Amino acid sequence: MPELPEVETVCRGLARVMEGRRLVRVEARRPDLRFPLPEDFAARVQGRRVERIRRRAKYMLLHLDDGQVLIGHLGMSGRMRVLDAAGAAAPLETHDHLGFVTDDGTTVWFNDARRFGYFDLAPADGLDSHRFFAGLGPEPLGNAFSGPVLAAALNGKKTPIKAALLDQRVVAGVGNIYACEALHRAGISPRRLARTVQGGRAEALATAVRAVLTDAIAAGGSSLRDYVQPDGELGYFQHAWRVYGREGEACGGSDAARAAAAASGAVCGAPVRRLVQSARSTFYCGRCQR
DNA sequence: ATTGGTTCCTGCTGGC
DNA sequence: TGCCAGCAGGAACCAA
Repeated sequence: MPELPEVETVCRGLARVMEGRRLVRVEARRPDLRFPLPEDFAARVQGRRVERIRRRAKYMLLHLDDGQVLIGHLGMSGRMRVLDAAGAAAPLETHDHLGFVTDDGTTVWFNDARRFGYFDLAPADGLDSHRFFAGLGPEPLGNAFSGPVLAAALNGKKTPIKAALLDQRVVAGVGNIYACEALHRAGISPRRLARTVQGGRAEALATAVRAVLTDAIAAGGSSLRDYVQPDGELGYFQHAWRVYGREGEACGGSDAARAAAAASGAVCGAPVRRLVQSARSTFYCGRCQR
């Protein structure tokens, strides 16, 4: 599932093939995505030049030359398939919903089995007030995110810290996987009340969030040749998850525990446990995380 | 104002 | 072997 690091990788890959290119053909094969496509979507995008592609939270932002921004979210199962001019005649795949053909013959398909993904068009001017972005917290990799900023956002919150990390108003773009991973690195229990994550704990958590996302982006960048896999799929890569999806496996230790283990030679080894919070799985170590 | 529950969708998995 | 219930989950939206 695409999380922030994958979206970042997808945006970089799309920038390579789409920035500066005119979209000579746009096809909307299915308008009924998570949210309905705006009226005349294809007609409003076709003929426009892509000036710049960037990411905000888990959104892809394609700035067009008429002042509009093409906003895309991959949801859970969304992919961007890139076909060069030689591969443009390749057959459609099931769930190819939106197609973009550039003026050098590259075709990009938005493919999404579950249709949790969605696209929208909005003026670049005032984009921050768009319903998707209004109220969104700071970018975890930006300068506006820090221990004190996180502590302030968590102050007074009665929800578990795991749920708070998933709240996009606290910090933008952290999903289930990286919330688990960051809490593990920071040695903080997912059940701990958010308001008790202050001072040094908030500092450690902010550092962990930043580190886990940075590591994942680096892994994606280094494991993908030109960000395009052989099948044309953009932006997925293998992760080195320490707890996520590893129920019952031995814990390798939080960052602090790992540092201590370097001296003592001992790693944690306790089994990774799973619990359900806000109707989704949390993986954690009961020994390392308090 | 917060917080928790519901909803969208379909591919995959595990149990029988 | 085949069937199907249950699960996965981002985040907007709604209800309490």
